[in-house]
Amino acid sequence: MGHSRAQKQANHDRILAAAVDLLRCRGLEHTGIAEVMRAAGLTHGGFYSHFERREAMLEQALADAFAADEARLMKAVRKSGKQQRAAMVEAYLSPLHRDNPAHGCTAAALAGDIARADGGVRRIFTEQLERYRDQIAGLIPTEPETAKSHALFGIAAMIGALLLSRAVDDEALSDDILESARHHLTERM
Amino acid sequence: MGHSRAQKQANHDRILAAAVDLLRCRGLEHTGIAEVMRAAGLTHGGFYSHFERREAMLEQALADAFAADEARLMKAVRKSGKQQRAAMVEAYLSPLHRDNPAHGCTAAALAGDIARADGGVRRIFTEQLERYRDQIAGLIPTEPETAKSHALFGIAAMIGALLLSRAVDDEALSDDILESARHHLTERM
DNA sequence: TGTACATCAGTGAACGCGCGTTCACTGATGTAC
DNA sequence: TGTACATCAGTGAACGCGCGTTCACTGATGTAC
Repeated sequence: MGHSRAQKQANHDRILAAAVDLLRCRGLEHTGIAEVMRAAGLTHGGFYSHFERREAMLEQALADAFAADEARLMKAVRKSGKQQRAAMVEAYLSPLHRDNPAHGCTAAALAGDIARADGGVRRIFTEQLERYRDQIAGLIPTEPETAKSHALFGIAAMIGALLLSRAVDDEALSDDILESARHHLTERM
Repeated sequence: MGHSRAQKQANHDRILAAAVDLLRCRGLEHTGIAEVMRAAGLTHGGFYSHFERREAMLEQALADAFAADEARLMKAVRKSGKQQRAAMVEAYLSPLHRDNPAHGCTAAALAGDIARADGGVRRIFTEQLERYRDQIAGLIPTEPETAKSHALFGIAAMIGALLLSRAVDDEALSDDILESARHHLTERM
């Protein structure tokens, strides 16, 4: 076949974009090379001219996924003005977010997987969580250590609620979970 | 070889006990037949005189795991008297619980997996979550619907905090996560 | 600027491995007489 | 109660399948002259 360098870069980007989507939907362990390459419109054999091994792609895709999540968060928060935290909570705990994991929070989608993973992937996750903590703490007008504690709790509660709302088989219960978290986090945080 | 019926029942119990432990440590997808049977002191070929297929074992093990968790919760709550909720929160969000998933909360260990699973396993999870909600709501002295909402939020926050504390690579941060959740849930719930 | 050649992104077959599952076999258990 | 037989829990080899990875090959791209 033969392809230009611009082509290769474009393919590389498509592979990573496909990996990000699949990562959030299927998790770390079920993001397979063949499926990623197929989603990028290529065959699996070409994978290794883009990455040394599967793990390298997963780490890069995870970093990309987090970067995209964070950009989205920052943009939403910038727009929403004064009621920043409430707007963030509403958006995060919306049925729309629950029902669209492919474009949703990567930390929630992968928290369980990461707890069982090792090495690079855990480090990337940890650093991202610290960034989230600090950014959300920045929205809370109290002494920094208190703000960090509030932020950590809010993140844990939001991720927990989103996860449970996705795990549950009963839509009414799923809505109740989101609603209860929205209520308690906007009232009190 | 040949074994008595009592032997078979004992082996069956050992297989399920092994499956419960592995389920909580490795998750649904990485609980393999060979490893379960090895942990039970048997060879993998004998598996199918105990279960029709892997999925059947997973469902039974999940039900058993939840039953054990619930019994443990009820016992702890019964003992702890007046400060029931606080004691429950303290125990759930302890480093001890974080560091011992094999004997810890199955819902937290599997929430991520369950969100991607289907059929029987999701139904079992959903029913268990409803039971938890109702039992914890029973500890909250307010009008039932309010109590249920509090309970759902508390469960989501506890599971989220435990998950994050396990996913994170940095022990100080992990402790902070648990501490923030302990603080916010005992202060306010 | 045109031609000959080297490069290398992508293809598709193949390999090794682990997994769930099947199966012929075994021998102690439990039953029929 | 003792003996002959059927049962079936457990063994270990084998199978099919999907996966990550390797590899010989291809042909357009980019380079050297």
